[in-house]
Amino acid sequence: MKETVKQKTDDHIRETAREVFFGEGRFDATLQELADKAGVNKALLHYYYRDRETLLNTVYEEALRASFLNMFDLLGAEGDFEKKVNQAIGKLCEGLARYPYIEAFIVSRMNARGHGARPSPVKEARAFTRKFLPEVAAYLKKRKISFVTPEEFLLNMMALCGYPPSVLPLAGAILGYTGTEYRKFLKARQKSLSRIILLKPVK
Amino acid sequence: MKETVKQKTDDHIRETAREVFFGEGRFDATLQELADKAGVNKALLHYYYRDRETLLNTVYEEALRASFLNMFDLLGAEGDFEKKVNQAIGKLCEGLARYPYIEAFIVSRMNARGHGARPSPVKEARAFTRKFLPEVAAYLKKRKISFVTPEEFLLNMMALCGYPPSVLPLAGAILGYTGTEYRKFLKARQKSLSRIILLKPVK
DNA sequence: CCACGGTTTAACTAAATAGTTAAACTTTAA
DNA sequence: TTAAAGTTTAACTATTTAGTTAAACCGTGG
Repeated sequence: MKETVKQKTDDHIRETAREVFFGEGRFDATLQELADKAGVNKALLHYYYRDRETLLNTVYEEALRASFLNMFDLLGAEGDFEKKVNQAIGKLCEGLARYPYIEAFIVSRMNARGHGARPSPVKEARAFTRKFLPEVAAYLKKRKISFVTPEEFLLNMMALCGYPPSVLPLAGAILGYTGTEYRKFLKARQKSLSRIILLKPVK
Repeated sequence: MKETVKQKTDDHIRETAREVFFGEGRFDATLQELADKAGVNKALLHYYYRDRETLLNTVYEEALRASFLNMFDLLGAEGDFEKKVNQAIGKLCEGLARYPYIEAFIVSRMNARGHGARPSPVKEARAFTRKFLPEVAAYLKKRKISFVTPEEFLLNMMALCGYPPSVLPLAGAILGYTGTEYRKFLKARQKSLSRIILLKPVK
């Protein structure tokens, strides 16, 4: 089952789009910009994707898969709770190091005009939360922690992982880091993330 | 010093723009859409703001002030550390309840083409961190907490406050909340936020 | 009451980008 | 080797939105 030329080019186009949208946060990129970055001409973009909307929807769906459905699989699997969570944190951070703006892209699409035609992550998400949130509840109970709800736990986890990469230029400026320094800082931060998310005793 | 008609209309236009950009996350809103929502015609927008870029820059600068410089003032003031932080969390959440997408807007502008002409929050930010981060360090030392750096502390705070509102449609969908329910959930969450940010002992 | 600042109207131009087309060229695979 | 698939070129149209203009209109303070 060899990869066809068409598949390869298609991959390359989508990879470029991911890079621009999820990686650089250039949500206003034109097709021309995409074509240039891909090293092809815009006629080819139209050859592969009827129109801009189709291309955007395609990477939008990929974004949903890559960012959440993926995580749902990890957290929804069987196995030790803390271990699972740590794995998910790792995967999440890894993905976000590459594509810091992936979640912002999803949200911006959800807020863009004409949404409703596009898929929401609702169905898979509900199935996931129905399984996962009770596990969190059990974990919190065992740890005798009552000041956070399971929903908050999940949201805090998403926030602590997802926010920092997505505000790179802003947070970088505030902390006085260059882009590279900031990324390094985020990488180092992964160690402490787990403790905070899992509500480990301080000190 | 009565408010002139001009000032009033100007305020109203900017208020509308804030609502659309920071409140609804409609970053791709056209001038026509803004005019409609403001109940005026687009000629008037051009009468007040030479062009789209000028209007966007204006609200961009407002966004910087409203979201950060404001917070810097609170956290940069004298006074008990925990108290200050709690105040800042309150203010931050209050602002974000109204304008969930304000930070995303800032970042999207920073990533948009032609940035560089626009102001970054660098100067004020550096002055702030130079004062605030050592205070965090002192707090952590006093509490014998060594697994987070002051920079991480600040970033975690921003993340836990800033992320949840900014992903409303996504997180709402995942948790199965309507917009209104999600907002209520966020409001209730404020109680537990302080504990987590200040790294209070669990249980 | 009336002049001026503020606002609307509507028709217009300008610019940017999306999207199309056809022909020529190149690569791949049968 | 050759036909088909894939890609480029460049010129073109279509669409959307920005931005302009001039004339008419409205409301309020002097």
